[in-house]
Amino acid sequence: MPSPLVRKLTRIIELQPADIVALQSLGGPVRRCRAGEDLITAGRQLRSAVLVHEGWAFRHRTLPDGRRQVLDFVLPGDLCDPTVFVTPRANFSLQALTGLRYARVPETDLLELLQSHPRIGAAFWWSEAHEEAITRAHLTAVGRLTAYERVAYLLWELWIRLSLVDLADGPGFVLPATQELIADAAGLSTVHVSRMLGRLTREGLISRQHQNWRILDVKRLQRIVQVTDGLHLTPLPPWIQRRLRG
Amino acid sequence: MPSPLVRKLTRIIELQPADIVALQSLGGPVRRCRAGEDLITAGRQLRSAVLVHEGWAFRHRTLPDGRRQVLDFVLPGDLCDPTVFVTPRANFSLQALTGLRYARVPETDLLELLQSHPRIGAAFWWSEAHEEAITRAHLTAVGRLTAYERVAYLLWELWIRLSLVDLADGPGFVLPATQELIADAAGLSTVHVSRMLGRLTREGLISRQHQNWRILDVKRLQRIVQVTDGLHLTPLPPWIQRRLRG
DNA sequence: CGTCGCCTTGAATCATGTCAACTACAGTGG
DNA sequence: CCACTGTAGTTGACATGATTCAAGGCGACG
Repeated sequence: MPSPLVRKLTRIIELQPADIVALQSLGGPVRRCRAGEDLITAGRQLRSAVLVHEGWAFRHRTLPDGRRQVLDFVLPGDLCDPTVFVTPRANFSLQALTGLRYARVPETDLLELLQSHPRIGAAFWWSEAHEEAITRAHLTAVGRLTAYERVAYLLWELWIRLSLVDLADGPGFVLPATQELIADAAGLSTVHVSRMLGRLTREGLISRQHQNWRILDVKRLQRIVQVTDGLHLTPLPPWIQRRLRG
Repeated sequence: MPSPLVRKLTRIIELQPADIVALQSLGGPVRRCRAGEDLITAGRQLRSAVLVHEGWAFRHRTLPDGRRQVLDFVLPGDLCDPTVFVTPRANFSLQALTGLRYARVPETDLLELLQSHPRIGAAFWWSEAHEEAITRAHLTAVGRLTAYERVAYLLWELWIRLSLVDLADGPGFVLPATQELIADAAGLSTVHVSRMLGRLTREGLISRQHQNWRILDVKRLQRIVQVTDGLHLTPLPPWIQRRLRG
């Protein structure tokens, strides 16, 4: 059974068996941690990336006075962050949102992998680009959408991203985040998030009970969100794949 | 006289003469364009990166209904964007803010450079990481700072970034952006940006006449901004440099 | 001298935040 | 089994920060 990372990368580039082996063994022993634990701490030296096998984490920046911005959610198959080996100090924190199964990838291993497996290197470039696209969409949402639209955006983003790694069940998905976390991602207060979720529910766009959420009206939600481009996966252009094969 | 790109990269990695030659000739003929021209258009196919030699540009995402978010400013020495060769369609637009001297770098050239000059490859990874750090700081500012703080943040960011490529004159710098653009970067209305700039000026934090701006009180401004980490350049760790030399 | 783009300022309005009370529910220990 | 406790979510009343609208200033330029 392929790991979520392999599942994600095979969607965008044709990996050889050797590549898959290298990816499966990436990061050595599986570790576990509980919800709430910090995996990376802002300002601290950083010598390994974190590869999430199972569970959710999130990156955030917290200001000296306590205000917190959730930068993005780290889902199974995500590597946080492939650029470790060039950034000596973390400028964000990574915290487990649920219990986690994960692995630590030492910077040397990562660098070696990039050099010895060009297809994986390309896939990681791609992956970086994808994350940047997500962050830019997020920034646009936070900067230019209303509260109502922003909350809709976040649900949309998470639903799409979960779908990409087969973790959504059609229109339904499990969302382990509290409204406080959603608020910190959207740049809103928790109270207002509650109101906006109520409105989205009342208007028949979503439904939710406990952590089980469902998109009821994809078209209408997409129209509200507006910022929908750049989140989907597109395979690497064939000419690059050909060149990397040689 | 080294190009801004070479100047930036030599700060973080020790380049060999061959690397510098390769960088200097990157992107072929110098082109020019006028302020306001689009260099990259969202949704369109993308086959070359843009290397800015002189002048300012900015990336933005514009919503169907016209609302616009400025994602970041592209300064001399910036390459937008090194991940072209993995993203078939642009999910942002790039527009010239001033008249520009620039070059287009075809995706094949870029890929070749990355493969044949490992030091430059590493420097580009570094550069990507730096840009991501800037974007994350920007997101934090837009999501969690007040209007007053956000405007201060933007000035801070631009001043720091200009200093990194020797384009700031101590505490002074040239800022060719209109307040409308600053507003679209900060996620505010132009009117409110005007008010906040007035306040920053009145309180003795900055001064400005025409496009000449000056930071009058660095310490106090930094305290207001709060989001100040991750913008500075830190050289690549020596062990990587050593490994790349071999 | 007039026009245009950009900036500034005031007043009214609106969106979002804050505070506080209350509900629902899960966990815990009696 | 039932009170207690704590966390998460909801709702209303109110406060406030930011937007909008509208008027006017100011410099660049024809």
